[in-house]
Amino acid sequence: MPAPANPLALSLEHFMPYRLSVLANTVSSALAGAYASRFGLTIPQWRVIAVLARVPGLSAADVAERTAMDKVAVSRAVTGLARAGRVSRALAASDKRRSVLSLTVRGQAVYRRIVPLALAYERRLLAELSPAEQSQFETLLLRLQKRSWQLGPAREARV
Amino acid sequence: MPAPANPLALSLEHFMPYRLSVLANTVSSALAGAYASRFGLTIPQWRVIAVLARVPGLSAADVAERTAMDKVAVSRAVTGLARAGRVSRALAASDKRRSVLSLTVRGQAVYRRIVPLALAYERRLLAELSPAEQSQFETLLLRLQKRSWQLGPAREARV
DNA sequence: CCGCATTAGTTGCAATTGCAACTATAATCC
DNA sequence: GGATTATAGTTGCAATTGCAACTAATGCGG
Repeated sequence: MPAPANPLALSLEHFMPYRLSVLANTVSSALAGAYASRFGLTIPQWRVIAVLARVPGLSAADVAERTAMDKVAVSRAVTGLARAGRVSRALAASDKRRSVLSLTVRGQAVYRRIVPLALAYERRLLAELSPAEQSQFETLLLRLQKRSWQLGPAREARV
Repeated sequence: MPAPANPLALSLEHFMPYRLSVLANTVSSALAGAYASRFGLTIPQWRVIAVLARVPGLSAADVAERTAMDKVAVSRAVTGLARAGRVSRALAASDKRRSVLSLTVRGQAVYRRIVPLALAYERRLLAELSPAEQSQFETLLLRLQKRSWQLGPAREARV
């Protein structure tokens, strides 16, 4: 391994944004691999289902907010789910622009079949950590989440 | 907020894979926003540069391994970088299939200009945590990374 | 009320990505 | 040493995604 000779060292392996990205990717695609093939669901679709299972009647914009997806992604996910008969789409009486989304019985069935898979995977992942470490990790993660949100786009250090 | 009435509760906000994905995404796109516009770099290209800056002379496969990207992504990133005169590409004498990649002077210049931006962003993100918490977080993250790698694709719980 | 700005959601198009097929070189086995 | 198998990297094609433009419905100021 040749010695690096740079004034400012940045090694990818220790760069937090990179590490987060790799872990999130590994985890997401492991999970997606499980339910994509089994249920014909994409990640956005799975997210929509997960949200609607707990809070039926949301609008597309509500779903977008809760899933951190953009409205286009939600629109397409919902279209696919509706076509498969997994969500129902109606117009709100009070505001005919808004849609009112809910899981159909079939959608609920899919949800009930995926949840155990998802939770089992999460459980096996977190089994790496002791309960104390888990809650520690969750706390730190939450704080970083808030912070990253405050920071917004990386600005110039000062120019 | 309607009360959820599901046997197995899975709320997205508390689902670790989801939270990891959201954080990683926020962070990555904040950073990408900074160097994409300023330097015309994609995330894969930035990763290639970061690796080659520290270890010149790697092959494309080496880069793929170190960046957790697949070989196609590396190939295209390198093509773009080579066209922009930021990396040089040669064939290894001993094995004419392998390429020997290095940053050109211009590539090094780009690297030196991005590093401070990237490190500054990371510093501001991690400033949320005390030094002790930072190292705690890094340790836990590393363990989860290993674990997720061992787990591989999410298998059926047992069927 | 009537125009003007806003908001919800969809669609089109261009860029990105992922996977499989392909080319070229190298290693292996008989 | 010649056929077979494996490896490095590229390319083509199809699917995903992101952004901007668009439609439809609502709200608001005069």
